[in-house]
Amino acid sequence: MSEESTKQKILDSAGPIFAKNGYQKATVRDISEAAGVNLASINYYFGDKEKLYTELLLLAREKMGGGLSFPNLNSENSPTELLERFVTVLLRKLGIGEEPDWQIQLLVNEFLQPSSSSREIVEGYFRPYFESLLEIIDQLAGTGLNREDRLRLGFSVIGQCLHYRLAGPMISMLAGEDEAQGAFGLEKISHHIARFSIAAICGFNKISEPNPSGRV
Amino acid sequence: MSEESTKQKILDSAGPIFAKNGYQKATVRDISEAAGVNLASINYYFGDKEKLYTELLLLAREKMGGGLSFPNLNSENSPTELLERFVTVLLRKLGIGEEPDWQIQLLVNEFLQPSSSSREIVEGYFRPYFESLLEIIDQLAGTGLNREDRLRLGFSVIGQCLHYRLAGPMISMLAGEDEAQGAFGLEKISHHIARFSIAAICGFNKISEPNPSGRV
DNA sequence: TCTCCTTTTAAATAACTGTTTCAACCCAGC
DNA sequence: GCTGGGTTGAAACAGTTATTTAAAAGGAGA
Repeated sequence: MSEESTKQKILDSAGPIFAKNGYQKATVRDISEAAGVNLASINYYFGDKEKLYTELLLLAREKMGGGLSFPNLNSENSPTELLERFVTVLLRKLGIGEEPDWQIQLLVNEFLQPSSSSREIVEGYFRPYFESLLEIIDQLAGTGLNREDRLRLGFSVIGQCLHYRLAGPMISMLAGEDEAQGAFGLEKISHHIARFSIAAICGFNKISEPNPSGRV
Repeated sequence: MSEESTKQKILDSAGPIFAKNGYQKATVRDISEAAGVNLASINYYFGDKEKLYTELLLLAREKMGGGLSFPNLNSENSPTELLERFVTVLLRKLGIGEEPDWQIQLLVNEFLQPSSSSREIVEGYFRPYFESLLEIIDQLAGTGLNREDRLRLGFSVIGQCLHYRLAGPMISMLAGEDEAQGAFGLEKISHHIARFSIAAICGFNKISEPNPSGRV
């Protein structure tokens, strides 16, 4: 049990530290200290710092996969409901409106500075979600959606969501700290993105070119 | 002249190295070696590593500010034209569709992991652009736009644009390398984002709540 | 109690970091 | 030619890093 305990203490402490500081700035000394274990324990149980990190990445991916489930496309819900639910779930997974889990931060860091395991994460974890989003978009947009537009529509939705995770500090600065608290809670953001995207997707085919005459 | 040369060689070499590796991973030894100057020259000319970095940030901001100018809001152009032009200019500044300059990478890194000088960059450089975007949105949306919605509309446009700079690798993986080349060139992206956003903004007030009945 | 194996501990190691030192160098101005 | 300022060079410094070592401690089985 002592072995389990020590190893687990390392994992528990290392996750937040890697997430907060990144791989480089996180030191094994900080981790061992935070875990209340001896410095050598990390190498004893995990081999080296990098193996500890990859084990945490694996745990992060497992954790992210479970928990919140995306809407069932075969349900009788309307496409607009499905999209709003999709956005809400994605934002919640991204940890918007709450202190983000270290698991999410770890995966997001992998996106931004892609390493060897990024491809695996995208293929195994993110692609299924993205495909289900595209199916919702199909239902919303109706017929006549070409392949490229379909992808770009998906990225327009994803991009809005990710923005609130990635550009959080910038948003606070531009909106002001006080306003950022009120106007950018989870519900308000997800409602906004859903409304914005539904209006866009439904109106998409009506505007083949931006209309030079002004209002549409 | 030799002084100019050495200092300039340091600046030229340090920019890409900081951009690529981030502040922590970039070492003064790497920089001095790449510049072909002595290790001590960096401290001789810049005081320390951090002062070199902030000087590079300043240069990056100057470079980004000049060159492409955002549309003049007082012109006789229609709001839709203005928005498309805004998006195009922003994407070009972000270096979409070309190999990104180190200057851009440096500023983007500041967004993602804000340091002490981030606030200055946002206030001095980004806020004016953001405000002009909000004015374009005002013209597109017409009356009755509350303060919070106005901000969120702005971030929906910005978020879509930034997504192509931040999530480039993920996009390539999800869309496939071949398709990413074709479907995500500068013109196609900017045209898409403009079209998507115009449809969304113009249709925004028509959907107070996502409509449960399906198509709108 | 003795033994064997796993685990923990503290210390040492070697590599790497930013920074400093100080002698050597260059090159105008006298 | 010499002098003195600014500049360069190689080495050393002090601090931190991940990693390794070897001894100590613990704990179960005989």
